[in-house]
Amino acid sequence: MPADPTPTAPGAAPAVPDAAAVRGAVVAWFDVHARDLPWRAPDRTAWGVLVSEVMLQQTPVVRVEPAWRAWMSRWPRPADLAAASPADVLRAWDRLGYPRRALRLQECARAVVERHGGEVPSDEAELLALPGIGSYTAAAVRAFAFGRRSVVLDTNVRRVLARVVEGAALPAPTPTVGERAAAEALVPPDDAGAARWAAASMELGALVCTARAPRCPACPVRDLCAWRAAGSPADVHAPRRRTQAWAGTDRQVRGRIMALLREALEPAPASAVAAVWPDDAQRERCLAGLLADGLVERVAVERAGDGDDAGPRYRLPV
DNA sequence: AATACGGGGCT
DNA sequence: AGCCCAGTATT
Repeated sequence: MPADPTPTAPGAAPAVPDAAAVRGAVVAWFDVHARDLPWRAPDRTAWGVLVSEVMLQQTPVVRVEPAWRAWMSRWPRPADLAAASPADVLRAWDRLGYPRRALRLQECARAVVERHGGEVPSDEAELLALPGIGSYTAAAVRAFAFGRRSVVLDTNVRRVLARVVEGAALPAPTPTVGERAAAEALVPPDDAGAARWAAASMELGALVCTARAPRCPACPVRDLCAWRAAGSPADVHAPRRRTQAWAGTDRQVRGRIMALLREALEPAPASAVAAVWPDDAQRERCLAGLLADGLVERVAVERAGDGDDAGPRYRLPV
């Protein structure tokens, strides 16, 4: 006999078989298996948590960890980052990817200084209003930096819920209203419990309930999992759009130009930029995009006819 | 709802 | 070669 006889409204998200059992098992597992990450250390700051969350937007933990340590050592407080040169910020960001995040993180630091006296706010709406902070990061900072209740729904949690609750191999490409309601229903009512659940459910998705080869035998909720009960069926969603090949894309070209300018000691002449990509039209398009994004700066030409390198020069924004 | 946006490691 | 990674902003 089912443990939960509560009737489900038509169209509502499927009820969790036993929310308390799921939460208890996952949190207990987390108490034993949580990774020892620096942004979880007792001496972490709210700013450190925010920095880690921005770095972790689409960049794996293993690559973020050393970058985060160096970054926090150099710019421990929002005011420190706010006062830095964007060029230094972009160089420190190095190859974490999506360098616009670095620019936004600095804008965020400046906004924290100007709007909040240099202290990271704990209010969700105020967090959401900061540059580079979206719904996930706002919820994560609230939970992990301030221990407050929030619905943290990242790719890991979405996958765990898709499997345990819905019995699907993978979540839908974009979150649905019902999915958010199901996530909300699983979050404990109290601040401490909710924050613990957020960290634990994310960790389970990262270490056990992984996208590729889930380690179901090691899972604390293997006997409560709807997906496993159904025989671990394959993904039912339409095949993802064929991912754009990396070679030859604007993203690759932009990345090469940024790599060139990160390493350049002086503003680079157009000939140096041309050397990183042969297709003139594509290179110019990408350069224009980087200028528009504020990732690259054009330096005024001081004198004409200065040999082969006459013409505009480019550098990271000062 | 779709797209653009880095970069690297794994299968 | 394709997939995945603690997403966000813009169209």
